[in-house]
Amino acid sequence: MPGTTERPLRRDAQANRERLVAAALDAFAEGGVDVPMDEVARRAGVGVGTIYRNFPAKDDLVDAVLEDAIDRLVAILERALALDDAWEGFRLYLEHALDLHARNRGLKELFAARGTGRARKRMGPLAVRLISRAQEQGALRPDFKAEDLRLVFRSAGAVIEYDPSSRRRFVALLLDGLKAGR
Amino acid sequence: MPGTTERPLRRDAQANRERLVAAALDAFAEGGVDVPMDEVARRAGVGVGTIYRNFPAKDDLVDAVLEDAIDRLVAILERALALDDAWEGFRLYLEHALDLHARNRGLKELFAARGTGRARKRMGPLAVRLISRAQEQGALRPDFKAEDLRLVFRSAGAVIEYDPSSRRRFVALLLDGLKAGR
DNA sequence: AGATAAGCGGAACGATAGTTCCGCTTATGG
DNA sequence: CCATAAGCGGAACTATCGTTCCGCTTATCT
Repeated sequence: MPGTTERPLRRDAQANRERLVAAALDAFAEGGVDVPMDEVARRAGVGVGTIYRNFPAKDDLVDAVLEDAIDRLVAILERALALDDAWEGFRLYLEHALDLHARNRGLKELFAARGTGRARKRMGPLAVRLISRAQEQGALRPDFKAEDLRLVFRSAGAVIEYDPSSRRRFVALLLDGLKAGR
Repeated sequence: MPGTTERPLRRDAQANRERLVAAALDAFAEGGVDVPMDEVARRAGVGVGTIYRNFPAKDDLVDAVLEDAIDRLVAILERALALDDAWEGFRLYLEHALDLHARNRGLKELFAARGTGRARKRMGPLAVRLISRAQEQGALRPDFKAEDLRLVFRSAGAVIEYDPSSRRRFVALLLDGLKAGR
Protein backbone atom coordinates (compact mmCIF):
# COMPACT_ATOMS: atom_id res chain seq x y z
CA MET A 1 0.00 0.00 0.00
CA PRO A 2 2.75 2.52 0.71
CA GLY A 3 4.49 1.74 -2.55
CA THR A 4 2.03 2.34 -5.37
CA THR A 5 4.77 2.30 -7.98
CA GLU A 6 4.20 5.40 -10.08
CA ARG A 7 6.34 5.43 -13.18
CA PRO A 8 7.28 9.04 -14.06
CA LEU A 9 5.48 10.65 -17.00
CA ARG A 10 7.25 10.93 -20.30
CA ARG A 11 8.66 14.43 -20.67
CA ASP A 12 6.27 15.51 -23.44
CA ALA A 13 3.33 14.07 -21.53
CA GLN A 14 4.27 16.10 -18.49
CA ALA A 15 4.37 19.28 -20.54
CA ASN A 16 1.03 18.49 -22.12
CA ARG A 17 -0.57 17.95 -18.76
CA GLU A 18 0.61 21.32 -17.57
CA ARG A 19 -0.51 23.16 -20.68
CA LEU A 20 -3.83 21.38 -20.27
CA VAL A 21 -4.53 22.66 -16.78
CA ALA A 22 -3.47 26.16 -17.80
CA ALA A 23 -5.72 26.08 -20.85
CA ALA A 24 -8.63 24.79 -18.77
CA LEU A 25 -8.09 27.57 -16.25
CA ASP A 26 -8.30 30.17 -19.01
CA ALA A 27 -11.23 28.54 -20.73
CA PHE A 28 -13.24 28.16 -17.54
CA ALA A 29 -12.45 31.72 -16.52
CA GLU A 30 -13.75 33.08 -19.80
CA GLY A 31 -16.68 30.86 -20.56
CA GLY A 32 -17.52 29.09 -17.33
CA VAL A 33 -17.23 25.38 -16.67
CA ASP A 34 -19.63 24.61 -19.49
CA VAL A 35 -17.10 25.15 -22.26
CA PRO A 36 -16.82 21.97 -24.32
CA MET A 37 -13.88 19.65 -23.84
CA ASP A 38 -13.02 20.13 -27.50
CA GLU A 39 -12.52 23.80 -26.80
CA VAL A 40 -10.20 23.11 -23.89
CA ALA A 41 -8.24 20.65 -26.02
CA ARG A 42 -7.97 23.15 -28.86
CA ARG A 43 -6.65 25.84 -26.53
CA ALA A 44 -4.05 23.46 -25.14
CA GLY A 45 -3.08 22.33 -28.62
CA VAL A 46 -3.84 18.68 -27.93
CA GLY A 47 -6.58 16.22 -28.86
CA VAL A 48 -9.45 15.40 -26.54
CA GLY A 49 -8.01 11.95 -26.03
CA THR A 50 -5.08 13.49 -24.23
CA ILE A 51 -7.37 15.14 -21.72
CA TYR A 52 -9.00 11.84 -20.90
CA ARG A 53 -5.71 10.07 -20.36
CA ASN A 54 -4.84 12.64 -17.70
CA PHE A 55 -8.30 13.09 -16.24
CA PRO A 56 -10.81 10.22 -16.28
CA ALA A 57 -13.75 12.62 -16.57
CA LYS A 58 -14.44 16.30 -16.99
CA ASP A 59 -15.14 16.65 -13.29
CA ASP A 60 -11.59 15.60 -12.52
CA LEU A 61 -10.21 18.31 -14.76
CA VAL A 62 -12.49 20.81 -13.09
CA ASP A 63 -11.24 19.60 -9.72
CA ALA A 64 -7.64 20.10 -10.76
CA VAL A 65 -8.38 23.66 -11.78
CA LEU A 66 -10.28 24.25 -8.57
CA GLU A 67 -7.31 23.07 -6.56
CA ASP A 68 -5.27 25.79 -8.20
CA ALA A 69 -7.84 28.42 -7.31
CA ILE A 70 -7.93 27.22 -3.73
CA ASP A 71 -4.18 27.82 -3.51
CA ARG A 72 -4.70 31.45 -4.34
CA LEU A 73 -7.58 31.86 -1.92
CA VAL A 74 -5.58 30.29 0.88
CA ALA A 75 -2.81 32.76 0.18
CA ILE A 76 -5.26 35.63 0.47
CA LEU A 77 -6.62 34.24 3.72
CA GLU A 78 -3.14 34.03 5.19
CA ARG A 79 -2.43 37.58 4.18
CA ALA A 80 -5.68 38.67 5.83
CA LEU A 81 -4.85 36.84 9.04
CA ALA A 82 -1.47 38.54 9.17
CA LEU A 83 -3.10 41.92 9.69
CA ASP A 84 -3.54 43.08 13.28
CA ASP A 85 -6.87 44.76 12.61
CA ALA A 86 -9.23 41.81 12.29
CA TRP A 87 -12.01 43.80 10.59
CA GLU A 88 -9.54 45.10 8.06
CA GLY A 89 -8.46 41.51 7.45
CA PHE A 90 -12.06 40.43 6.96
CA ARG A 91 -12.63 43.25 4.53
CA LEU A 92 -9.44 42.53 2.65
CA TYR A 93 -10.33 38.90 2.24
CA LEU A 94 -13.77 39.64 0.85
CA GLU A 95 -12.44 42.31 -1.43
CA HIS A 96 -9.63 40.21 -2.90
CA ALA A 97 -11.46 36.92 -3.07
CA LEU A 98 -14.34 38.55 -4.89
CA ASP A 99 -11.91 40.25 -7.20
CA LEU A 100 -10.76 36.77 -8.14
CA HIS A 101 -14.34 35.71 -8.71
CA ALA A 102 -14.96 38.75 -10.87
CA ARG A 103 -12.10 37.78 -13.12
CA ASN A 104 -13.02 34.14 -13.28
CA ARG A 105 -16.47 33.15 -14.34
CA GLY A 106 -15.80 29.49 -13.80
CA LEU A 107 -14.71 30.02 -10.21
CA LYS A 108 -18.17 31.09 -9.12
CA GLU A 109 -19.76 28.04 -10.71
CA LEU A 110 -17.06 25.82 -9.30
CA PHE A 111 -17.68 26.96 -5.76
CA ALA A 112 -21.41 27.05 -6.27
CA ALA A 113 -21.69 23.48 -7.53
CA ARG A 114 -18.72 21.78 -5.91
CA GLY A 115 -16.30 23.50 -3.59
CA THR A 116 -17.70 21.73 -0.61
CA GLY A 117 -15.10 19.03 -0.13
CA ARG A 118 -11.52 20.02 -0.78
CA ALA A 119 -12.13 23.74 -0.43
CA ARG A 120 -13.84 23.51 2.94
CA LYS A 121 -11.10 21.32 4.29
CA ARG A 122 -8.30 23.70 3.39
CA MET A 123 -10.00 27.06 3.75
CA GLY A 124 -12.52 26.38 6.48
CA PRO A 125 -10.20 26.55 9.51
CA LEU A 126 -8.58 29.73 8.28
CA ALA A 127 -11.93 31.36 7.61
CA VAL A 128 -13.22 30.39 11.04
CA ARG A 129 -10.19 32.02 12.60
CA LEU A 130 -10.69 35.17 10.52
CA ILE A 131 -14.29 35.43 11.64
CA SER A 132 -13.96 34.68 15.33
CA ARG A 133 -11.00 37.03 15.55
CA ALA A 134 -13.07 39.87 14.09
CA GLN A 135 -15.87 39.07 16.50
CA GLU A 136 -13.55 39.01 19.50
CA GLN A 137 -12.33 42.45 18.53
CA GLY A 138 -15.97 43.55 18.50
CA ALA A 139 -15.96 44.53 14.84
CA LEU A 140 -18.12 41.83 13.26
CA ARG A 141 -21.71 40.96 14.19
CA PRO A 142 -21.62 38.20 16.80
CA ASP A 143 -24.39 36.27 15.01
CA PHE A 144 -22.37 35.86 11.82
CA LYS A 145 -21.60 32.18 11.27
CA ALA A 146 -18.79 30.67 9.26
CA GLU A 147 -21.32 29.11 6.89
CA ASP A 148 -22.68 32.57 6.18
CA LEU A 149 -19.52 33.25 4.26
CA ARG A 150 -20.91 31.03 1.55
CA LEU A 151 -24.02 33.15 1.37
CA VAL A 152 -21.88 36.24 1.01
CA PHE A 153 -19.98 34.69 -1.88
CA ARG A 154 -23.13 33.39 -3.48
CA SER A 155 -24.88 36.71 -3.43
CA ALA A 156 -21.86 38.73 -4.46
CA GLY A 157 -21.07 36.22 -7.19
CA ALA A 158 -24.53 36.64 -8.64
CA VAL A 159 -24.19 40.40 -8.60
CA ILE A 160 -20.77 40.25 -10.22
CA GLU A 161 -22.07 38.02 -12.98
CA TYR A 162 -24.87 40.42 -13.74
CA ASP A 163 -22.93 43.65 -13.49
CA PRO A 164 -19.24 43.49 -12.53
CA SER A 165 -18.99 47.25 -12.18
CA SER A 166 -21.28 47.28 -9.16
CA ARG A 167 -19.13 44.87 -7.19
CA ARG A 168 -17.50 47.41 -4.88
CA ARG A 169 -20.75 49.12 -4.09
CA PHE A 170 -22.46 45.87 -3.26
CA VAL A 171 -19.62 44.61 -1.10
CA ALA A 172 -19.61 47.90 0.76
CA LEU A 173 -23.33 47.47 1.38
CA LEU A 174 -22.85 43.97 2.70
CA LEU A 175 -19.96 44.95 4.93
CA ASP A 176 -22.03 47.80 6.28
CA GLY A 177 -24.72 45.37 7.27
CA LEU A 178 -22.20 42.99 8.81
CA LYS A 179 -20.50 45.48 11.06
CA ALA A 180 -21.19 44.94 14.75
CA GLY A 181 -23.39 47.29 16.75
CA ARG A 182 -26.23 48.38 14.44
CA MET B 1 -54.89 44.70 -40.91
CA PRO B 2 -57.40 45.38 -38.14
CA GLY B 3 -59.25 42.19 -38.87
CA THR B 4 -56.76 39.34 -38.48
CA THR B 5 -59.58 36.82 -38.42
CA GLU B 6 -58.79 34.55 -35.49
CA ARG B 7 -60.90 31.42 -35.60
CA PRO B 8 -61.67 30.25 -32.03
CA LEU B 9 -59.83 27.20 -30.74
CA ARG B 10 -61.58 23.89 -30.62
CA ARG B 11 -62.83 23.26 -27.09
CA ASP B 12 -60.41 20.42 -26.36
CA ALA B 13 -57.54 22.43 -27.78
CA GLN B 14 -58.37 25.30 -25.49
CA ALA B 15 -58.36 23.00 -22.47
CA ASN B 16 -55.05 21.49 -23.54
CA ARG B 17 -53.48 24.90 -23.89
CA GLU B 18 -54.51 25.82 -20.38
CA ARG B 19 -53.31 22.58 -18.86
CA LEU B 20 -50.07 23.12 -20.74
CA VAL B 21 -49.31 26.51 -19.23
CA ALA B 22 -50.22 25.22 -15.79
CA ALA B 23 -47.97 22.19 -16.21
CA ALA B 24 -45.13 24.36 -17.46
CA LEU B 25 -45.51 26.67 -14.48
CA ASP B 26 -45.23 23.71 -12.12
CA ALA B 27 -42.38 22.11 -13.99
CA PHE B 28 -40.37 25.33 -14.21
CA ALA B 29 -41.02 26.07 -10.56
CA GLU B 30 -39.67 22.70 -9.52
CA GLY B 31 -36.82 22.11 -11.90
CA GLY B 32 -36.05 25.46 -13.44
CA VAL B 33 -36.50 26.41 -17.08
CA ASP B 34 -34.16 23.64 -18.18
CA VAL B 35 -36.67 20.84 -17.73
CA PRO B 36 -37.10 19.04 -21.04
CA MET B 37 -40.13 19.69 -23.19
CA ASP B 38 -40.98 16.00 -22.95
CA GLU B 39 -41.33 16.41 -19.21
CA VAL B 40 -43.66 19.38 -19.57
CA ALA B 41 -45.72 17.43 -22.11
CA ARG B 42 -45.88 14.42 -19.82
CA ARG B 43 -47.09 16.52 -16.90
CA ALA B 44 -49.77 18.09 -19.06
CA GLY B 45 -50.81 14.72 -20.39
CA VAL B 46 -50.21 15.66 -24.02
CA GLY B 47 -47.60 14.93 -26.67
CA VAL B 48 -44.75 17.30 -27.44
CA GLY B 49 -46.35 18.09 -30.77
CA THR B 50 -49.21 19.78 -28.96
CA ILE B 51 -46.82 22.14 -27.23
CA TYR B 52 -45.35 23.21 -30.52
CA ARG B 53 -48.73 23.89 -32.09
CA ASN B 54 -49.47 26.34 -29.29
CA PHE B 55 -45.98 27.76 -28.89
CA PRO B 56 -43.61 27.94 -31.88
CA ALA B 57 -40.56 27.47 -29.65
CA LYS B 58 -39.71 26.78 -26.03
CA ASP B 59 -38.96 30.43 -25.45
CA ASP B 60 -42.55 31.30 -26.26
CA LEU B 61 -43.82 28.87 -23.66
CA VAL B 62 -41.41 30.33 -21.15
CA ASP B 63 -42.69 33.80 -22.02
CA ALA B 64 -46.28 32.74 -21.46
CA VAL B 65 -45.38 31.43 -18.03
CA LEU B 66 -43.37 34.57 -17.27
CA GLU B 67 -46.36 36.72 -18.15
CA ASP B 68 -48.31 34.90 -15.49
CA ALA B 69 -45.60 35.54 -12.92
CA ILE B 70 -45.49 39.22 -13.84
CA ASP B 71 -49.20 39.45 -13.09
CA ARG B 72 -48.57 38.32 -9.56
CA LEU B 73 -45.63 40.64 -9.07
CA VAL B 74 -47.60 43.61 -10.34
CA ALA B 75 -50.33 42.77 -7.83
CA ILE B 76 -47.78 42.76 -5.04
CA LEU B 77 -46.39 46.10 -6.21
CA GLU B 78 -49.83 47.64 -6.16
CA ARG B 79 -50.46 46.36 -2.69
CA ALA B 80 -47.13 47.83 -1.57
CA LEU B 81 -47.96 51.20 -3.11
CA ALA B 82 -51.27 51.27 -1.28
CA LEU B 83 -49.54 51.47 2.07
CA ASP B 84 -48.98 54.93 3.53
CA ASP B 85 -45.62 54.04 5.02
CA ALA B 86 -43.33 53.91 1.98
CA TRP B 87 -40.56 52.02 3.73
CA GLU B 88 -43.04 49.44 4.89
CA GLY B 89 -44.25 49.15 1.29
CA PHE B 90 -40.70 48.68 0.05
CA ARG B 91 -40.09 46.03 2.66
CA LEU B 92 -43.35 44.27 1.87
CA TYR B 93 -42.58 44.17 -1.82
CA LEU B 94 -39.14 42.65 -1.30
CA GLU B 95 -40.46 40.16 1.20
CA HIS B 96 -43.35 38.96 -0.92
CA ALA B 97 -41.63 39.04 -4.28
CA LEU B 98 -38.73 37.04 -2.90
CA ASP B 99 -41.15 34.63 -1.33
CA LEU B 100 -42.45 34.02 -4.84
CA HIS B 101 -38.90 33.49 -6.05
CA ALA B 102 -38.24 31.07 -3.24
CA ARG B 103 -41.16 28.95 -4.32
CA ASN B 104 -40.33 29.09 -8.00
CA ARG B 105 -36.92 28.10 -9.16
CA GLY B 106 -37.74 28.95 -12.75
CA LEU B 107 -38.76 32.49 -11.85
CA LYS B 108 -35.23 33.43 -10.82
CA GLU B 109 -33.76 32.08 -14.04
CA LEU B 110 -36.53 33.70 -16.04
CA PHE B 111 -35.81 37.12 -14.62
CA ALA B 112 -32.09 36.57 -14.74
CA ALA B 113 -31.95 35.60 -18.40
CA ARG B 114 -34.98 37.33 -19.84
CA GLY B 115 -37.30 39.55 -17.87
CA THR B 116 -35.87 42.63 -19.43
CA GLY B 117 -38.56 43.38 -21.99
CA ARG B 118 -42.09 42.67 -20.90
CA ALA B 119 -41.31 42.72 -17.20
CA ARG B 120 -39.54 46.06 -17.21
CA LYS B 121 -42.34 47.64 -19.17
CA ARG B 122 -45.07 46.60 -16.78
CA MET B 123 -43.25 46.65 -13.46
CA GLY B 124 -40.70 49.40 -14.02
CA PRO B 125 -42.90 52.45 -13.48
CA LEU B 126 -44.47 50.98 -10.36
CA ALA B 127 -41.08 50.09 -8.92
CA VAL B 128 -39.73 53.56 -9.62
CA ARG B 129 -42.66 55.04 -7.77
CA LEU B 130 -42.14 52.70 -4.83
CA ILE B 131 -38.51 53.71 -4.58
CA SER B 132 -38.76 57.47 -5.01
CA ARG B 133 -41.64 57.54 -2.56
CA ALA B 134 -39.53 55.81 0.08
CA GLN B 135 -36.68 58.21 -0.60
CA GLU B 136 -38.95 61.26 -0.32
CA GLN B 137 -40.07 60.04 3.06
CA GLY B 138 -36.40 59.83 4.04
CA ALA B 139 -36.47 56.10 4.70
CA LEU B 140 -34.43 54.70 1.79
CA ARG B 141 -30.85 55.62 0.89
CA PRO B 142 -30.94 58.45 -1.63
CA ASP B 143 -28.29 56.80 -3.78
CA PHE B 144 -30.39 53.70 -4.40
CA LYS B 145 -31.27 53.50 -8.09
CA ALA B 146 -34.17 51.67 -9.69
CA GLU B 147 -31.74 49.40 -11.52
CA ASP B 148 -30.32 48.39 -8.17
CA LEU B 149 -33.49 46.48 -7.56
CA ARG B 150 -32.23 43.93 -10.05
CA LEU B 151 -29.06 43.52 -8.03
CA VAL B 152 -31.13 42.94 -4.92
CA PHE B 153 -33.14 40.25 -6.64
CA ARG B 154 -30.06 38.68 -8.19
CA SER B 155 -28.22 38.41 -4.92
CA ALA B 156 -31.20 37.28 -2.90
CA GLY B 157 -32.13 34.81 -5.61
CA ALA B 158 -28.70 33.24 -5.43
CA VAL B 159 -28.94 32.96 -1.67
CA ILE B 160 -32.40 31.45 -1.86
CA GLU B 161 -31.24 28.87 -4.35
CA TYR B 162 -28.40 27.81 -2.10
CA ASP B 163 -30.26 27.84 1.20
CA PRO B 164 -33.92 28.89 1.19
CA SER B 165 -34.07 28.93 4.97
CA SER B 166 -31.71 31.87 5.21
CA ARG B 167 -33.86 34.09 3.05
CA ARG B 168 -35.37 36.20 5.82
CA ARG B 169 -32.06 36.76 7.51
CA PHE B 170 -30.41 37.83 4.29
CA VAL B 171 -33.22 40.17 3.31
CA ALA B 172 -33.08 41.73 6.75
CA LEU B 173 -29.37 42.28 6.27
CA LEU B 174 -29.90 43.92 2.90
CA LEU B 175 -32.71 46.11 4.17
CA ASP B 176 -30.52 47.15 7.06
CA GLY B 177 -27.88 48.30 4.62
CA LEU B 178 -30.42 50.08 2.45
CA LYS B 179 -32.00 52.17 5.20
CA ALA B 180 -31.22 55.87 4.94
CA GLY B 181 -28.86 57.58 7.38
CA ARG B 182 -26.04 55.13 8.18
C1' DA C 1 -74.88 10.26 -38.88
C1' DG C 2 -71.35 11.70 -42.02
C1' DA C 3 -68.00 14.85 -43.92
C1' DT C 4 -64.29 17.74 -42.93
C1' DA C 5 -60.60 19.92 -41.15
C1' DA C 6 -58.55 21.06 -36.63
C1' DG C 7 -55.92 18.84 -33.48
C1' DC C 8 -53.13 15.18 -31.63
C1' DG C 9 -49.24 11.77 -30.33
C1' DG C 10 -44.88 10.38 -30.54
C1' DA C 11 -41.28 8.47 -33.61
C1' DA C 12 -37.61 10.49 -35.97
C1' DC C 13 -34.22 14.20 -36.97
C1' DG C 14 -30.34 17.39 -36.18
C1' DA C 15 -27.34 19.67 -32.96
C1' DT C 16 -24.31 19.50 -29.17
C1' DA C 17 -22.31 17.40 -25.30
C1' DG C 18 -19.07 13.92 -22.85
C1' DT C 19 -16.52 9.85 -23.52
C1' DT C 20 -14.20 5.79 -25.83
C1' DC C 21 -11.20 3.54 -29.00
C1' DC C 22 -7.55 2.38 -32.00
C1' DG C 23 -4.00 2.98 -35.51
C1' DC C 24 -0.13 6.07 -35.75
C1' DT C 25 3.83 8.84 -33.65
C1' DT C 26 7.68 9.51 -30.81
C1' DA C 27 10.40 9.65 -26.38
C1' DT C 28 13.34 6.61 -24.09
C1' DG C 29 16.90 3.05 -22.80
C1' DG C 30 20.19 -0.11 -24.43
C1' DC D 1 20.10 3.50 -34.30
C1' DC D 2 16.43 0.14 -33.00
C1' DA D 3 12.87 -1.87 -30.38
C1' DT D 4 9.36 -0.93 -27.47
C1' DA D 5 5.74 0.82 -25.15
C1' DA D 6 3.92 5.31 -23.62
C1' DG D 7 1.44 8.75 -25.54
C1' DC D 8 -1.29 11.01 -29.04
C1' DG D 9 -5.14 12.70 -32.30
C1' DG D 10 -9.52 12.80 -33.64
C1' DA D 11 -13.23 10.04 -35.74
C1' DA D 12 -16.98 7.71 -33.87
C1' DC D 13 -20.26 6.39 -30.25
C1' DT D 14 -23.84 7.57 -26.75
C1' DA D 15 -26.99 10.48 -24.45
C1' DT D 16 -29.82 14.44 -24.18
C1' DC D 17 -32.21 18.28 -26.03
C1' DG D 18 -35.27 21.12 -29.02
C1' DT D 19 -37.90 20.70 -32.96
C1' DT D 20 -40.38 18.71 -37.12
C1' DC D 21 -43.50 15.73 -39.47
C1' DC D 22 -47.23 12.86 -40.68
C1' DG D 23 -50.77 9.33 -40.19
C1' DC D 24 -54.53 8.92 -37.07
C1' DT D 25 -58.32 10.78 -33.95
C1' DT D 26 -62.14 13.57 -32.86
C1' DA D 27 -64.83 18.03 -32.25
C1' DT D 28 -67.83 20.55 -34.94
C1' DC D 29 -71.40 21.68 -38.27
C1' DT D 30 -74.98 20.43 -41.23
